[in-house]
Amino acid sequence: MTTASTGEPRWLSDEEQSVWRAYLHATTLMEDHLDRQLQRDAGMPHIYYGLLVQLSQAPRRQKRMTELAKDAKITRSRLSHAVARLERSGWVRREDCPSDKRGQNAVLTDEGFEMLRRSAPGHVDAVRQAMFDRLTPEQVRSLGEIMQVVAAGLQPEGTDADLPWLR
Amino acid sequence: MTTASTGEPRWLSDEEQSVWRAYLHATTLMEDHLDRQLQRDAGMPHIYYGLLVQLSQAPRRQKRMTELAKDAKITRSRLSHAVARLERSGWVRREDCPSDKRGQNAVLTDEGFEMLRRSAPGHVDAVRQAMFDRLTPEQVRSLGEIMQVVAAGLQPEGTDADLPWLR
DNA sequence: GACCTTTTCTTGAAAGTTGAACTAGATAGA
DNA sequence: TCTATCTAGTTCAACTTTCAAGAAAAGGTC
Repeated sequence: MTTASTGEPRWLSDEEQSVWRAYLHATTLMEDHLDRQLQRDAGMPHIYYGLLVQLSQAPRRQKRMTELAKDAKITRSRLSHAVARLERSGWVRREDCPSDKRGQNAVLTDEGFEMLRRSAPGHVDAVRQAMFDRLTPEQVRSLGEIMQVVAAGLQPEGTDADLPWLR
Repeated sequence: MTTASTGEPRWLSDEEQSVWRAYLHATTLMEDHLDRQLQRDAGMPHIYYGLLVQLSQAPRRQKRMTELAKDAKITRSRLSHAVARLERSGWVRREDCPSDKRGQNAVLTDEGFEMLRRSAPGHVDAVRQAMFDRLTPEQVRSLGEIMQVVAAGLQPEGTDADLPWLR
């Protein structure tokens, strides 16, 4: 169905199927968990929160739109809408980029930073409770390795390197 | 911020932060990957595909709406919309439940089953390529255990057992 | 400079999701 | 039976995401 596979499809083994189901199950519940927690405590979905975190860690608490989109792994279009919303909420401000007149910088406002400071403990708590408090140090290390491998494999990386990093 | 935490927030260690970033990164890319693959090859998002798979494995290729929602970990509302869409596409049909006049059964149509049969190999391929072909058997086993633990921890389970499984 | 291509970001419409409100049928107690 | 409550599923409005254009500036190349 994809490329160049002529023979029998290589179905998943019983164990693989079970792991795959567990993966889907866990990641779905986790995403719901975080979305609900942040919607409740910060009034925004998880992905928006992630954008603010990115900004808070950037040099002058600001980033070019494209760079932010790239780091957050979302399309520019989606980011445009998201920043518009965050701007309406007062957490982010747009500024023209001095060096490139096409460019925009998304800047975390003081209110945004303050909101982040307030909600960070609760968020860390939720993450801990859902994941790190339940895993052995051994498992945490292993999970890290596995996720690195998977992420690397899915990265648009390498050969067609000049693609816009996503589709 | 959540309940009953009086002291200092327990921030994540450097390793935990790095694992958490890798987790978010990998799961985001994976979801995008599958959504794109299935949108292309089956004309629907990953979650809709999952609904059809559930139906295909159910006794008479049908399930009560609530049960389907529960198994797929989505709200009834979302399922209503999803089934309406799948009905329009011809993959699913609704039938009144004989034993409970409030109830509806979502039934996988022959066309739906056929579509599933056609797109399954490509989907398995995508999953393999993204995950199983990159991990050692050791890692696969470990991932399974970890995801089990995380999922179990997030399950609405236990104490408030009569909650509608989600919020 | 004139021309073409690329990059940056936005927009608008369609599709999907959410949470609350709502209808109809089931259930249980007096 | 009458009433209150619960459950199944849908619907609406607000919001988010996607996809396909599109406007504006930047970067070649001649």
